[in-house]
Amino acid sequence: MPELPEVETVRRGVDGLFVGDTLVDIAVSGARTVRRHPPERLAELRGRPLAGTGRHGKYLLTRWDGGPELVVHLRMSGQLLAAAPGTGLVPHTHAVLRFAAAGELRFVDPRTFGELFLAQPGRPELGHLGPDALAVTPAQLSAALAGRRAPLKCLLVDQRVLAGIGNIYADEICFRAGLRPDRAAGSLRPEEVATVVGATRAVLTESIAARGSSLADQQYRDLFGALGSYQLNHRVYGRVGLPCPSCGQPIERVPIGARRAFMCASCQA
DNA sequence: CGATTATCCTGTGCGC
DNA sequence: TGCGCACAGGATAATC
Repeated sequence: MPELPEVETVRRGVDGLFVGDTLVDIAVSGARTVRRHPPERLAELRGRPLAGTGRHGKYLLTRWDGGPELVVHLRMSGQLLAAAPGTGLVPHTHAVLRFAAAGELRFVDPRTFGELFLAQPGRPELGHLGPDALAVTPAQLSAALAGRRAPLKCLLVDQRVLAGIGNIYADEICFRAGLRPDRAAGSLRPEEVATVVGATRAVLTESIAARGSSLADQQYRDLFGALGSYQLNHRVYGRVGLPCPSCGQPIERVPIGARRAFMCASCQA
């Protein structure tokens, strides 16, 4: 669920509510939430003020005065929620960060694919990621797609190529760029690659302004439990059989590898 | 390289 | 109403 716009919306919430506040306690339950290192290491953050936040792709970064970075990845079903201390924990709450003034920041994740970890200096754990999708340049994307026969969509969701795009936004970006998701990535002309970069910026920026996409299950919510609204602007994702907003032809769902993509066959070439 | 499959989990929505 | 099954935003590894 959470792709770049959703993670960015959550990051802004964390930034506004908790930066400058001091972490009093951090408690983790369950073996899977912190699995890259001993969970006890999180105690290194106790007593430290939150200095700032960052994001690379779908990874949310938190920086602490004099301490290591705490990285959060929501994967499929993770949520970060602000809560008043002592209020009831919703099911699948796996971590609670209690701050001195602003209350608690809670990590909730039914499917437990998400994780928290302290990054090593220089963040080698994120070294495999390509450039952030909001910052990528046409030259970078051209170089990454050159010679590749894989479908464009497969590379757009490959975090080593471009960090931050998932299933929803890949389809929306391909539609916005007027390109079929199953086009061989290496067959794009330079101006088409530039169009993809422009479509990526446009779609992601618009979605961030709408506070992300919440699908039918309403799993994605921001820090305050509010839903995003960009799903109302999806042109193709989830709209199989409905008329294309551009030409009126029905949206199709086509197989791409093991997954599927939503697209308009008459608008995307 | 690429494509295919499996895996980690829970929740839901559907068909019967 | 209840049951079983397919499927879901992600990432990664293994295999051919």
